[in-house]
Amino acid sequence: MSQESLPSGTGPEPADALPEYAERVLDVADLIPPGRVMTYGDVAEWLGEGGPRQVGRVMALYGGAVPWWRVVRADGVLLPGHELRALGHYREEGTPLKEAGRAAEDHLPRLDMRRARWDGGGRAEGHT
DNA sequence: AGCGTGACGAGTA
DNA sequence: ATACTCGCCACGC
Repeated sequence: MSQESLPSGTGPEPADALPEYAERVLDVADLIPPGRVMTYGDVAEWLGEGGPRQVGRVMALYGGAVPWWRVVRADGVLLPGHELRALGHYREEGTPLKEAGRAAEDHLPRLDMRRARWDGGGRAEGHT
């Protein structure tokens, strides 16, 4: 413990350690209660850093470690490639969904962001 | 060093 | 309602 003149070790950083920002994002995602969702933009704003795209990237890379289906797009569209998987979770948690219109192509419902959106517990959530 | 990328978001046509 | 554009910022190469 005397020679800390490491060639490249500016600090303890195991290869399995996630980027700090990513770790924060995952932490927030894990805070979202069942039956509610948070948008990428909201997570970013809640963190006070990064943007919706950064949150999305983190979820794409490490989302498997958290309830990824609770982090959604602002428009309420189900995650492409995982629609049915996410839909199963929403129905299981009772997340407010909005039935699709007459468009036969999109028979899949979308999230009712008006009711499903969670503010992160920072303030009183929208009552009735 | 810099550049391109993206599970986005809001605005415009 | 859809299609397209621009801006956003962390991260890998």
